[in-house]
Amino acid sequence: MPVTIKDVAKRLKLSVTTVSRALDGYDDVAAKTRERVIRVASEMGYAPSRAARQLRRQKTEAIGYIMPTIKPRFADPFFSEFIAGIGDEAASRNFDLVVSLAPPGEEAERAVYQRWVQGRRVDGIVLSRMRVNDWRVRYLSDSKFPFVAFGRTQLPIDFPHVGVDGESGMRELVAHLIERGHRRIAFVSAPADLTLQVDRMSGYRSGLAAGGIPVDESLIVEGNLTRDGGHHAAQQLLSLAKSPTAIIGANDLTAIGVMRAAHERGLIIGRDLAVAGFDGIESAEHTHPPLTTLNQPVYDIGRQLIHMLITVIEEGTLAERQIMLKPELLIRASTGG
Amino acid sequence: MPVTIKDVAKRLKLSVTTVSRALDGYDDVAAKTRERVIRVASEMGYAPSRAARQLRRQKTEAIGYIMPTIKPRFADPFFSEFIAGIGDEAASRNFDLVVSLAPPGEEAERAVYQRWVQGRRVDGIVLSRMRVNDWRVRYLSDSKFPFVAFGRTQLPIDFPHVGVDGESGMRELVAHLIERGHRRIAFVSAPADLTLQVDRMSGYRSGLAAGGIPVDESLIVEGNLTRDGGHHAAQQLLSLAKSPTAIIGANDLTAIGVMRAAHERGLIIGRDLAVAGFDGIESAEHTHPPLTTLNQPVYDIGRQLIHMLITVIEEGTLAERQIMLKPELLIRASTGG
DNA sequence: CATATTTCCCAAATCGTTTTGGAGTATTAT
DNA sequence: ATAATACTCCAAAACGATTTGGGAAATATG
Repeated sequence: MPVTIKDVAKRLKLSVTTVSRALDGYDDVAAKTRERVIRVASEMGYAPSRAARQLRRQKTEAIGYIMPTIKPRFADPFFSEFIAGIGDEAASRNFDLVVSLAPPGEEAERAVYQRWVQGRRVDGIVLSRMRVNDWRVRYLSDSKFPFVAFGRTQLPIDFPHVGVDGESGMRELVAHLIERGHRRIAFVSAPADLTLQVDRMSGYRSGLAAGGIPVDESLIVEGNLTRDGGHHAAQQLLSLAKSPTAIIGANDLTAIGVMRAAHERGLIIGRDLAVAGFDGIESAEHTHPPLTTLNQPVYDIGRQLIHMLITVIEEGTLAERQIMLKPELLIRASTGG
Repeated sequence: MPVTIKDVAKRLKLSVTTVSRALDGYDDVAAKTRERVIRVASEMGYAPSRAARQLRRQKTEAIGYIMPTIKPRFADPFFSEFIAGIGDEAASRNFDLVVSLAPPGEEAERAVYQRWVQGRRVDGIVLSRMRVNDWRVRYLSDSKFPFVAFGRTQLPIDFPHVGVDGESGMRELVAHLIERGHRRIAFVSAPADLTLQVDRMSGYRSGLAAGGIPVDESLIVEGNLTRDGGHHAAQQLLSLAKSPTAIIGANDLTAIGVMRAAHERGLIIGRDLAVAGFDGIESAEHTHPPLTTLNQPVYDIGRQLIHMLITVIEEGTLAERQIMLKPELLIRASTGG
């Protein structure tokens, strides 16, 4: 049984009040007493009970993140980057990070959010992989629960978030490919309910338009942001009668799957086929050849989001509520660079 | 302000006791009453305060994991796999997963562990990346705090863990390379204080011995489990007068860095140089050429560990305390397969 | 009919903190 | 010397649940 504040008080022949106040740095306890308290408390290995403190203070000093992941596993390095970012920043502010996993859109997901919000499990929540019509935003906003998000929605709700301009990024990428001489540029998309899909797709389309190339719908096939999805889609694209000379993946994982399918057909990437992705995950540097991609600083965005969230939690308000970043086009050998 | 059990009781004109017991499924409340309670409680959106419940029950229904990661970021897909495993299993048992990050071995790390243990922040802790002389094991064991680990230590302390036999795995891998005709087989190691390093290194040595090949110490260079570490080490190895024909990385990330260095020198992997890793991360399937590796089922090990941990927490004891798995040698094109 | 046994409910104590509202002393000002 | 002003400290009341130990009413038993 761990040592409580009462044990410390008894040992010091002081009241728990004084011990508590000494430890919390109030100035109504004599310097000498405070010293004694601090020394003895640490000698006894005292640390306040989180539960008791939370109950009394009505806050948890914890922030929550629910990974929108499909069972039975996920493996997108995007998430490790992101968790590293939010985890580092949270830790440095002495907040705990509580994570759970739930399949997006289903009942289970709703249950976790509700448990955390109603049960006051965390002080705030971080959202990612936003959907165009995202019930999480409606729910948290209705509940007046502090939250921030990586990405936007199409709801008429104003909330703090950091976004990456997928549209302009894609436009730039398409321009790059056109400039390299490509005319048949395919796109392996993400699930249609994701905001990132809407943005990136529209960038793809407007990029083609800007280059005077009509959109060929047969060159757009749906993936699911995984390697296998990209692999699958590419097989389909590459067996087309008029197959594409360039394929863009909605994210890097997709692009890596595309590269694999191309390899299997004996195509030399960068020469026979251009491939590009979106995200800038580290392993995209190490594919063969290295993958052209649109880099987004996921780690830093994570930190930034936590910073914003803690401000909202502590101040109740936030100056700069919406931040829009431009992804950086990294041209590498996979597009013949 | 969220709805408390008192609000529910008042609305129902019942005592909080009865509401609490009805919700908790005690049989000393009339079926009809229970129904009413459940209905109204859910109508009002009541969920018990975690903090209050924790305080009273003296347990948190949360388990902790502290990623041993070097600032300012980490990117080993190993961790996403692992978190997915422990997260999924924890979620399915209705436990929360609390994560933090701390640089291994430093004061900050100790501080987090102490806060969690003394502050009764979590009911149990999962350890990974074990060190041969791991203070965490001593500390948790001394504190009689429930924990499980992925990997062993060399301390004379008995604790529940799942291990992967890195030694026999490496031996098998070395045998495979020797059989392919390699005689100059290099090893890019991990930091020396890690158990996995001791195991894998000793498998490397005994594998060579079994093949009648004397160990050439110049072919052993230290890495740090990252791509850059592998890249660096390989540059050194490949500029040796008598450079190796095969390089084994202590993990897949290292091996991927090695491949990159080889590419840069114009070597064709699988023909001019064999490369192999350890871990079986997903991106090892997608390198060019695909990477030979020793696969360990990280996701399943994570689930298994949580299962063990929750058993320890709830029953106080555990039948099968030590589990040793054999890694599976996946021979792919990077070793000329 | 009197007594035992269920059945169903509740008041109060408890978990370990923080916070509120003083209450004694000692010091300073008048 | 007295009043005013610090300094220090503390008892008791929260916070929101769960659990203990009954108690009253309804039902069963002899």
